[in-house]
Amino acid sequence: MRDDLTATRFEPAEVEPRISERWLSSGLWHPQPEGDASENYSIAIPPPNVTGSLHMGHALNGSIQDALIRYHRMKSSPSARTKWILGTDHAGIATQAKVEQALAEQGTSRQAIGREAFLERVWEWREHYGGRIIEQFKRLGASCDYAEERFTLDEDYHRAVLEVFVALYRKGYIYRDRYIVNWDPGSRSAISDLEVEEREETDTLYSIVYDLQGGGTVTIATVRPETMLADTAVAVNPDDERYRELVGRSAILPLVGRRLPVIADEYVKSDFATGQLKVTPAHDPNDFEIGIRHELDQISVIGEDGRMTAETGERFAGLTVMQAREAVVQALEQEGRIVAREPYRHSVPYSHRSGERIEPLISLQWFMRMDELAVPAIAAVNDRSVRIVPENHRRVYLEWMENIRPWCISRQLWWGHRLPVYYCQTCERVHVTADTPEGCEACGGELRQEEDVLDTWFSSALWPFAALGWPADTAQLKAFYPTNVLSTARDILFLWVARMIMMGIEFTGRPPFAEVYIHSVIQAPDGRRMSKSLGTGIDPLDEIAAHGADAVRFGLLAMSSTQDVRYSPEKVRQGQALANKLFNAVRFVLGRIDELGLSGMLDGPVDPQPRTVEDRWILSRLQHVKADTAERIEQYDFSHAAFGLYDFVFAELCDWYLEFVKPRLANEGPMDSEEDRRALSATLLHLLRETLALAHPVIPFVTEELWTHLGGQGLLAAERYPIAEERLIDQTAEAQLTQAIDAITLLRGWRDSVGARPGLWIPAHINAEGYEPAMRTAIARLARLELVDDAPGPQRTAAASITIPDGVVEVLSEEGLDLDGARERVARASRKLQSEIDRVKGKLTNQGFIQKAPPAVITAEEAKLERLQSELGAL
RNA sequence: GGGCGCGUAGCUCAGUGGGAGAGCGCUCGCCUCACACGCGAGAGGUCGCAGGUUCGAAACCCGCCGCGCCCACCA
Repeated sequence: MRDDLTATRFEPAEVEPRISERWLSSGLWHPQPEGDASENYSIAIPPPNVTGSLHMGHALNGSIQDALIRYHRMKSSPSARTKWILGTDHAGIATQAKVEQALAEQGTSRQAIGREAFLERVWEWREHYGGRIIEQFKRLGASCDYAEERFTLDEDYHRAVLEVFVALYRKGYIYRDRYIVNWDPGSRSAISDLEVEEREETDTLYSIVYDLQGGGTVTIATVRPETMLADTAVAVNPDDERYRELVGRSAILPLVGRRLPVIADEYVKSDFATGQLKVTPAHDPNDFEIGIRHELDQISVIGEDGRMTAETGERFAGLTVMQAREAVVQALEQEGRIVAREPYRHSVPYSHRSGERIEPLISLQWFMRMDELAVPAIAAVNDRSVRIVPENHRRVYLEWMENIRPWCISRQLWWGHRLPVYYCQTCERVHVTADTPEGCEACGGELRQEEDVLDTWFSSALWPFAALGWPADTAQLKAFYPTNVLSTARDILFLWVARMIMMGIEFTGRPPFAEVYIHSVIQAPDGRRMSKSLGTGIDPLDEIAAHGADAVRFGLLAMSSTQDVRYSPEKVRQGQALANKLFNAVRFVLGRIDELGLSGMLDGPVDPQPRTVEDRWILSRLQHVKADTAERIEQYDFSHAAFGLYDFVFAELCDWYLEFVKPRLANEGPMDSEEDRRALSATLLHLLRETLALAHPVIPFVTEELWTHLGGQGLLAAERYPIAEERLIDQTAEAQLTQAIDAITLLRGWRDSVGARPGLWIPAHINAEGYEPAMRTAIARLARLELVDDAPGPQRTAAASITIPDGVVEVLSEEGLDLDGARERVARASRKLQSEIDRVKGKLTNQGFIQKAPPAVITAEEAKLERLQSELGAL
């Protein structure tokens, strides 16, 4: 036996780096851009944040995508190319925040060092830490095209972003506007609606009395008293008879003294509080809309730093919003204007980026109208040219797309794609162009570029084609665009997936992928969200170190489903056990082939040569698992694909088949000619090679390693393996083996019940003509029976008899057996049989059943009754 | 407020019209010449509750209870 197969366990830590090295140096992951996309297979990875490190979501999606990529690479025709498009995302806010934090620790800030120096620092930072997550993907075994790594801020990519911006601007989709936006005081930038997270909170709802000019009062309710300083109206519902005569009059804003018109607007709910509403257009999205309808002034009192502005006077200026709230309440109280306060539960917007509370502010920003782009993107999903799997996400997508709103695309950051917009300092003309202009076209005046950068998702939306070199008409684009599938979690369905579909159709005329697979979100084992801050995170790299990459990949695929799932360490251990089992099965078979002096067979191809029923059976079972695995992978049912492999290897291959053939391998059976041994060795080698190839997409490392031991010349990963072929099922063999397995299991159970020591060979006669002689021998051996050829005659009676399917085993000696122990077992078995018989009888005497059930079902029940009764009789 | 989904063995989950399953855990027995990260044999479930459809329901329909997620501008 080879030296490296003397260990009894598969050692991932020793094997994985070696195999990784072979894969990476093979060039296999880096296909030449040949052929066209209809024959080739490609996946664009969701580009991880350049600052990030591998978390469970990456590990799961990496396992999924790699299983798909490896599966298709192996099953495709020799001329087809398979490519997993790789890259990282510059992740504007996240990356900038990290570098700003580093600067703060050094006692400086981006403002202090300036834009240019700051960007240099970010690039340095990226050089230093940016490659980490890519290295982590390698450890997972992900067969990405590492030779073509992209970055969403690369020069080429930047060019694509500019072209898209300019084109959309010229179409009139992109425009600049003063509008109320979600202002994130944490990152000092506007953010999009999708980056806002609502949290339920309990605040105080204050009721505040405003005087009316000419006498009388109104009472408004608010959870944000500080914003009253920016009130520019009081509103009531036009149908509210109570207040009809108030409309057109004026209220006096307390503390400020401003005159506020009382207006009528449908937005106001008469049944909420008093039905009188303060209107603050500059600090509330709804009030903003009311303000537009009634041409109200927009007075801002909160600045971009989240503090009260100078206009609020020395009493409030500079206070944080929360401080201002207290101060305003106190001031109002002194005037006796607060007439009620009650706890109030409502949702409060927070920034998904910085975690800080959103301040709705009026701000000059760039927006993108989405409704025109949405039309073909809706159609693509409706007509299934983009298929969303599982289907129930279709509606979610469609509903969002049908109600799509303008997207605020500008960010007040420095790290990102700076808008290709140039303002003339002389004539105020605005130039939008992908090529940096020299001066103003109209007046030759000096130009200043827009300070803002684009939302990171704007550039990510171009990923599948920009990563392949668009707008240039590259060979990569021809070969790999559109991609086949996009695999992702559902949290970025709108943020990213929907926008990719829109941009892909707009700029390439085709959706960027044919299918979208939405995978599970993995939660902590206790059901909470996996997060570092909660301390619930599990690091996939720790898991890989402890159990091996194959185990983690198997485990993640096994636990994945169409819902969220809890992380299940047991499934990872199952994967580890599978790798180990394969390792030992190969070790065992190679050892025997070696002992038989047949090691030479490893050097060439082998065809299976079934000689016995069990040979035909295992080859038939292999057909099942091959077809099932292919079907499951193609349907994104990774869990069943993984478990199917596990069950085949453990139960069918190892527990049964290898146990069946052991005597033949040990030269003990009747099949002991040279030719028989060669045939069996060929069958075993074929079986193992097929099994390795089949399991490779799920557990690539161990299968690649063992492939070499089994004589594989090149890489298993490079093998063309037509997985999905027609099923060649041997029903006769399957029926015979099912019967034999049932018989052995029954006999072992009986042994256990009579307290037979495992080492005891019990003399017995198998009285079952339906079984082939060789099969009777095998049954006897696996049940530890010493076969006695002559049946017990009249002069010799059996000590016990055990019913097996289609026969009886007669035990000829009670030595070492406690036959009383079998009684309870028999009693239990007959109770069970009797209750089943009763149930089937009940069915068959039910007139409704007889008259309405399909005849086939009735026949089956009748046959079952007969079988049960004969089994009971035999007991 | 709207939508989606879940509730099956102690745990994590599969099963979606005709015999309740897997892994782990548990019990008993085995270092049986590949594997003790192993092998053999077992125990364990009113399939959330209540109704309905059906000859037949864990599965299909209605309601309820519990849990999760997404979307949504009512101070």
